[in-house]
Amino acid sequence: MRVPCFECELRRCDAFKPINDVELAFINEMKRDHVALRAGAEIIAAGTEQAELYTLYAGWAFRFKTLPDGRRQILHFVLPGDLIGLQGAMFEASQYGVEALTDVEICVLPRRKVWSLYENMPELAFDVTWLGSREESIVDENLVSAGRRRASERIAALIISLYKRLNVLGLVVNGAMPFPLTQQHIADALGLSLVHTNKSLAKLRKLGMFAQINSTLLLSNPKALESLAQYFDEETPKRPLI
Amino acid sequence: MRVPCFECELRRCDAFKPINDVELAFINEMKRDHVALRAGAEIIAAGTEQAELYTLYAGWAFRFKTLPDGRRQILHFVLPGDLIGLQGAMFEASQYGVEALTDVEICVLPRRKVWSLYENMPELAFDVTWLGSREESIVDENLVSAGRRRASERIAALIISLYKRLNVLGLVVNGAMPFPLTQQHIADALGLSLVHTNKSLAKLRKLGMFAQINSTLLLSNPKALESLAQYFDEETPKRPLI
DNA sequence: CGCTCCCTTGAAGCTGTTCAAGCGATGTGG
DNA sequence: CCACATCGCTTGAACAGCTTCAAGGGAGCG
Repeated sequence: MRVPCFECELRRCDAFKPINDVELAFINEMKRDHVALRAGAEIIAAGTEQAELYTLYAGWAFRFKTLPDGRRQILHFVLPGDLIGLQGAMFEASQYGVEALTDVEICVLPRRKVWSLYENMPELAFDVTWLGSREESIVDENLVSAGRRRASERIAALIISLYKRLNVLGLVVNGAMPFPLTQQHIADALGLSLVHTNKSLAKLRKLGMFAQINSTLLLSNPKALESLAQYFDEETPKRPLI
Repeated sequence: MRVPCFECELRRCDAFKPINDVELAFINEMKRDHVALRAGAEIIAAGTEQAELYTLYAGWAFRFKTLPDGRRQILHFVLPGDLIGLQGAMFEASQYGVEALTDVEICVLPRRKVWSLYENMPELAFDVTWLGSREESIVDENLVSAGRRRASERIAALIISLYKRLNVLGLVVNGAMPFPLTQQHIADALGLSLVHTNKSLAKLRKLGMFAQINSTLLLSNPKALESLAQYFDEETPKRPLI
């Protein structure tokens, strides 16, 4: 199961910026394990001391917070190449949980070694900060959705943002993107009820904004969705991978 | 106007973790300027190339995004000791704006020098990442509010979180905290209309949750607000200051 | 004195929630 | 192999929370 970083499939993707051999060797040294988990598995449990940092190697996950009375808010969706658990590595216990949305594979980076990265590999340390900032910018945009967009705009914004993130990863083929979210996930991410999410989705489908077959979503006209959502952020062409 | 970091008033506060002389000298070397701005001034303009990173020395600010049609979402409020513009320092242009809410004083750290910090001062580099993660955790909680709490719960959550942040800074005296927000700011931060914000505020006041005099807010019973909001996160006792 | 800014209040109406019920696909144990 | 449970999606109907529209009032300032 172990995948050496030298043979990392993910890194071949254009989305990631090139890396030199020393840094790659260092990352390979840091990587303690490569773990496969089933959909629904808990990657990080809320409120627990957290020893590890992860990179999502394959599959989808999501980060969420739950109120004591059970209401759940999904904070953002995690796609391949994204870091998992940075906040948890900074503070004692993480305030949030992370759950596998599909079957996933994750690279395990022990928390202690992350510190050695700051001491020895400033470029990579900077990359960690960069990835943290990028994650925040995604949460920012979700907050704009929940706070200021109406239901169908929220859905449009979610879809177009996932589309752009998947696109740079090379996961969109002819406007078709993988889409494993249930309507409950969408509702929890956007601050909507399940019923209203269903009706708004149906409305957008009837408008011809997209089509869904099984777990793929077909986007004929991304620009239309973009302007419906008023979502114009672009993914950076080159990003770090740790 | 220039304040050497050795004489930093802010750093005397217990909230900040101790620092050694070498690091302090380095920060002092990094600090290019100390600027005072009036309430309403633009600290960072959305969509522009951004050369600087700032630390808020005194006063309040807020970070926000605006949709093309004018709807505005406040992402989080910036209090003394918080970093301003980290995302902007990572990417080419910042997606958001930052505005002074009250008169403010800010320390100016040139973007280039931030990189030298990663090369020379790993501990401080780690602190930058830490501060970024903490900012994200605040945005997380705001997203939970906008997505899953009802109007008066949102207001309660906002007030209690500001209370806790101000408290560790020593800015709460006998349950009285500075509160310079207008109802429009609150509405924009919580994803509510101005009218409904006003009515929900009045309701909470009548319930005896707090009282307002001029720009001060009196909290007799923080615990009551806390459980109304279902907001139980605690501020870390010791945080870095750069 | 008049302007602006912020707060306040009432009323009407819409967007989204909650409750309720049903359907098809998938999976499982008897 | 069928009965049964589960899961995700769908739809209708009633209701509520919040928005929008409208108007007015008080404090501060030039």
